[in-house]
Amino acid sequence: MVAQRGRHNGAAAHKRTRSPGVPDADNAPTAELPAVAENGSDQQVRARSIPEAAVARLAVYLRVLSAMAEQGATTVSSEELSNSAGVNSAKLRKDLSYLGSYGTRGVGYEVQVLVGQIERTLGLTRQHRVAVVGIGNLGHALANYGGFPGRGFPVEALFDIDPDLIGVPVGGVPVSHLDDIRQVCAERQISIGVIATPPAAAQTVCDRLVAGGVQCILNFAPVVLQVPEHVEVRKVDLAVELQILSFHVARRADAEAAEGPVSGNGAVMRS
Amino acid sequence: MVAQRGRHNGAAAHKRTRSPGVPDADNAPTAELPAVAENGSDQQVRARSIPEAAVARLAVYLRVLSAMAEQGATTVSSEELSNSAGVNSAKLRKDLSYLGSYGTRGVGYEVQVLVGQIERTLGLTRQHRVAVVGIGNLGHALANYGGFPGRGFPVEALFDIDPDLIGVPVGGVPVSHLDDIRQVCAERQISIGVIATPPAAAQTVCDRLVAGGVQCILNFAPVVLQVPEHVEVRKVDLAVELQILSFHVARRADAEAAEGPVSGNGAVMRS
DNA sequence: GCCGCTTTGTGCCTGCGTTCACAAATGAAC
DNA sequence: GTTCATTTGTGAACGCAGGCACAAAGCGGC
Repeated sequence: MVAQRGRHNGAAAHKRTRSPGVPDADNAPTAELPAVAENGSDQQVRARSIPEAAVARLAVYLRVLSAMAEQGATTVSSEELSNSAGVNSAKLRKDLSYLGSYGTRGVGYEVQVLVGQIERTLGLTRQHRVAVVGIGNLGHALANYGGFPGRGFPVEALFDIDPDLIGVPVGGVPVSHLDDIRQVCAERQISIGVIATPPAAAQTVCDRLVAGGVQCILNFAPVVLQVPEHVEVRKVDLAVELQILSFHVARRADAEAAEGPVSGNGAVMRS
Repeated sequence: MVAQRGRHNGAAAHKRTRSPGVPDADNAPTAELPAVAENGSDQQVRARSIPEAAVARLAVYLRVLSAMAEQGATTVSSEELSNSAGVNSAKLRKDLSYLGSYGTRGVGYEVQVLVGQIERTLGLTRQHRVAVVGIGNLGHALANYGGFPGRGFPVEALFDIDPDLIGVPVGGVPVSHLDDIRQVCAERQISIGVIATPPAAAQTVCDRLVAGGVQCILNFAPVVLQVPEHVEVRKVDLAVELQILSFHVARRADAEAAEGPVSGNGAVMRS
């Protein structure tokens, strides 16, 4: 291998497609499914695996498909669906192929079938009880989000440390004390914990959630959480998002300044 | 450069480190800077292009470094910093190398220098005025976030369609009407728009923000926005995040069921 | 001043995700 | 039944990003 990588045609042409914003996933540890491969132990299995990035997109497809179903559509082509979801159609087909072969060549996909398969794959056929910790501005908003967007994520527990809040119902669920996280989560079989506390409290809260049997954590606090191997963490960081945008503003401004202040044009014009 | 790199292979080892949750970025279009290599107007831009994923991590490093600086640290090693940020030390060094060479071999990095360089690169030396559209639960929370986490992102405008809200100050800024987005944004030189409206309104709001000169959009509404080439969009989608977590719960449950019901309990529990 | 220790900066390799392009499959037309 | 138009499913290529391991570069001790 190696050796001269001859030029393949194209040189690509840089599509510059504006990636419209699939939230994307982590660096894709490629989450695997079952396993089967009779291997021995914990060493990650081969088996079929769905890249995390694809999982994120599946969720988007699901939303688009649900909307289409409501409008009475019964079938869609990959072209159609990929346009609505803002991705390339080949990527979409590959993503769907992770679910199995549910399309009909020459025709497209049946909307209902696809919805069902995606829901099954994403585990949306079960309920996932959610706890929100930290009933400040954000936590309040999350608790009121109304059973959480879409189906299947009922908020079953709220926690805060403020004595004035304890017992007060928010969005129909009374607030419990931070100290009771472990017990309450275990009792109510919480599977997803949402951390909306100040950064200083986040790690402690996280530890308690884990102790209470929570398997997945959605973290809004700007800290890097330490968790045991078997717990899944996703992070939503407002400051980071803004700073990334800031970077793009700056980049663009620099580019403009370099390439010709004002529309005057003037020189340089590199590249 | 140079000769014979013997076999440093090692070739494997697969650490399988649990990526703890850098929010990560999109599929990294690797934003590039112009160039202007020579002609050092000042000490500016390195011309190099920084992968978007690296930009996201730089923001995390910045936070960690700020915390360290507050505690009086003056230097850090890549090992130290990478631990706190939850990444591999080699990756960290590579990320920092995009900024230029600001470390001292055998010693480490000067905290203050690093903070300064990251801030400069991320464009945090300028102010980025923010507008929040949709003052519901979430928008309210965002508006109250107190000038937004960290420095440099003052909320300068709020918008909603509810007549009862117009004129009411939230977090110190009075709410304007949706119809005035274009004008107000232009007047106040808003550079970042945050969309926290119901999905149905999001595209219209987005169009108005763009018309008002907004260059970057942070979208909390669960829709794929269509924007012109020059506008940058980042999406935060709660439903998607939850569904990804749901997927992991399901995956784990399946794996467990398949691989052998751990610790006694033989029921398979096929849903 | 030399040596050895520490830590950075980076070339190289590997693997993953995206994309292209095409064969296979299907339905419709005749 | 055969042919044609469509659209899926996927093998292969490509490029980026992550990670390892090492050379280069300072610092401190002797």
